[in-house]
Parts: sequence; structure tokens; C-alpha cells
Amino acid sequence: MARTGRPRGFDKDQTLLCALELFWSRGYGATSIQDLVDALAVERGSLYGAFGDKRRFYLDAVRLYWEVYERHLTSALDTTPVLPALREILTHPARLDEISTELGTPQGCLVGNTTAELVPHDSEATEVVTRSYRRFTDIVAAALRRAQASGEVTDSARPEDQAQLLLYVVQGLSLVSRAGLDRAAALAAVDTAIDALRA
Amino acid sequence: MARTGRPRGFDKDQTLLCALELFWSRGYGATSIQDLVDALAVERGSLYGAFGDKRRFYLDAVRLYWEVYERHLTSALDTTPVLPALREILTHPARLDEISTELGTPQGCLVGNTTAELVPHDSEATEVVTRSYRRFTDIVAAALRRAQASGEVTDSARPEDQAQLLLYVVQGLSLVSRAGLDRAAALAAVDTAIDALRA
DNA sequence: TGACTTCTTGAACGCACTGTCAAGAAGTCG
DNA sequence: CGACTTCTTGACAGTGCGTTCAAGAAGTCA
Repeated sequence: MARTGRPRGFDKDQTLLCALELFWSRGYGATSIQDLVDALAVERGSLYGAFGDKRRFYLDAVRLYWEVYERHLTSALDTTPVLPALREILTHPARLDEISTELGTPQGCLVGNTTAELVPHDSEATEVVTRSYRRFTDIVAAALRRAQASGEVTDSARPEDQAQLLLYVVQGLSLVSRAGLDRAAALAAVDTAIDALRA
Repeated sequence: MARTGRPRGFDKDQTLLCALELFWSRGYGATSIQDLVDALAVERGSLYGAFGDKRRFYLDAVRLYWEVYERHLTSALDTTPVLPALREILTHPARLDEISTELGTPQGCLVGNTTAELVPHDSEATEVVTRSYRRFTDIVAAALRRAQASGEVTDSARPEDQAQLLLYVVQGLSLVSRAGLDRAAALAAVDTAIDALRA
């Protein structure tokens, strides 16, 4: 085995998490390396050594974001009845309590933000968001399938189509909310969607 | 009256329209002044003279975009029955046939793109998109109100809430579609939404 | 201890971008 | 025609960015 050298002076995972929050709140383009250096208390060279260039760094943050979100999504939907959990998920777009406890959502859904900023021009980003969307619909469709079987959700539409629609709703809500969230109106709209799923 | 000087060597409206297409397909940050100079065949100084700085120029383009879209939206919904028109609007997010005849949609909805890129950090952009969203929901809610009265659309939810939900759907579809549009899946999801509105 | 490896630091490089400006061109009007 | 105004042109300044790199620091292992 190769000799080990000087150990890293910072926690890589923790640093990625902090970077995630910064990228999340400011976006990819608007977050400069200098911003990261200041916020993370890690010098430029060390960041490049640990994470490669800015794009890689960002995409790693997005992947981490999705990982956490997917865990949240899966565990939330693993209940009966399904609709209350679904409502919760739509209402707090990309809540990610595990990451950001105080602010709720820094700025919408990071996957959605990435879509708007880098897709389709950046092919690697496109892959990441495409896979994320796919997993979202797969997980939600599976939950809806169970709920249809139990009679909780209407079977007047295919679960996949319902799930795709819910993806649009959660991404649309997440995006539109950046312009100022009228909580009551958003909630009423989400309830309208949820009610439409009821058997 | 002041003496008039040398007349402009280009059509301001036409130039704004071309700039709109460029901004639409590349986004605000990714479109440089030089890109505009090359595409519009107008020198930098002239652009600055006619439109002010880049941000003003962009916001003017967004306002024009919305103007055209709103006309399209209003006239499309001025029919009976309403649901087929609504389906058309959701299916072709930001179609804007008047502007872009060949490509359909360069890149989603420009208002949504603006939301993702400049909102809420830029207050003027926030105003523009907020007003646009508001007008969308107002127009759609009015159409739904008529459709509820005529018995075409279910009155199990308030038209405003249905309209807000449709705003989320169209913006979500527009965003998610950047990652690659599965036309059949998108259509099925939209149909699911439309069917849920049926009385 | 000493050879070796890796990490840290911060200055420096090259580049692209927005916005400005002075000189000249092209009109209008008395 | 000649004074005046506005537009055009393209070079320029100023800034901020991502990335690199050489020198030194801090570990590990024989």
C-alpha cells in the first residue's frame, strides 16, 4: 500500500454539506469559489484537491442532496394511508429536515434549480436530474399503486401518470414559490390535487 | 421640440424579439453581450444606448414574452368547452407560436426560467414574474369559473385553487421537460390533471 | 530519524465579461 | 449650407472569475 501523507485538515463530508447549502441558496453560477472558500474555511487549493473543479463539486452536492431527499421520500411514503404523507411531501417542497433544520428550504428544490440552470446544456447534470426525477416517479407510483389496491386512491388513472403529475406539481410549486409563497393558496392548490386522487 | 438626430439603424422591436429568443434559449447569465452583438448584428454601444444595461434589456424581453403569452392564453381560453383549450395550453408549455414558429419552445417558459435564475435576489425580476403568475391564475380561474357554471368542470374545488394548481403543473412540466421530454408520459399526466377537473 | 507522501496556502495567470467613451457618421432643421 | 443632435463603432478599462502551481507544513512508515 502507498505511504499515507498528511491527513486532510477538514471533514470532507461536512464540507460538502456546507457547500450544498451554499449552492442551494445561491445557485451554481452565483456561487463563486471565493464564496465557498469564505463559507467553508477551506482554501482554494484544498477544495480543488478534494473535490476537483467547481462543476464536479456542485454535482456531488446535488447527488448528496438527492440521496437525502430520496431517503426522506421513501420513509415518508412507507405508511398507510398514503395521501396525508403525499400532502406533506408536496407542501414542503424539498424540505430536507435532515440538512437544513432552521430555514426549512433555502431555495426551492436543488434538483429543480439545477435543471433550470444547467440542463440540457450540461450532460452530466442532465443525467443526475433525469435519474432523480425517475426515482421520484418510481417511488411515488409504487406508493400510489399500493393505495389504489387498498382503495384509498382512485384507479381512474394509472399510478405512473398520477406520479408524473405529482412531480410536475412539486417542481412547479417549488419554482413558483421563489417569487413569494402565499402559503394558504399553495396549500389549497395542493389539497385540490390530493383530493383529486381520492377514491 | 428638440432637433432630431441620426435615426436608429435597426428596428428596436425586432431586435428585442431576437434578443428574447436568445435569452430564452440560453438564459440570462449564459447570454453575453457579445452573443447579443453577434446575433443581433448591432454593436454594443447601440444596444446600451437603446436598451440600457443587460438586466434592463433582459427584463424588457421577459415582459414582451409575457405580453405575447398572455394574449395567446386569453384567446385560447375564450372558447367552450374550456378543457380542450386548457389541455392544449398545458401540453405546449409556453408555445408562443407567434414568436417561435419552427422550434416550438426554445427552452421551457421564460418566466419560469427567470424565476429560477433571478428570483428572489432581483427585486424587479421578482415583480415581473409575480405579476405574470398572478395574471395566469386570474385568467385561468375566470375560465374555470365559467366552466363550472356551465357544468363542464367540477365545483368540488374553488376555481382559484384549481388555477393555482394548474400554474404549478405547467411550470413543473416546463421545467422537468428540459431534462428530456417523454411526450407520452407528459401527455398522460396532463390528461390525468384535466380529467380530474371534469364534472 | 529520515525518506516519502499528501495536504495547505495564497499568490499569480489567463480569460471572459459588463459597461464606457471618444471620434466619426448620418441624419434634421433653420 | 451649417449648426445641431443622435446613433454607430470598436477599442478600452475595470472587475471578477476558475484554475494552477510552487513552496512549505504535517503527517506516516521503514
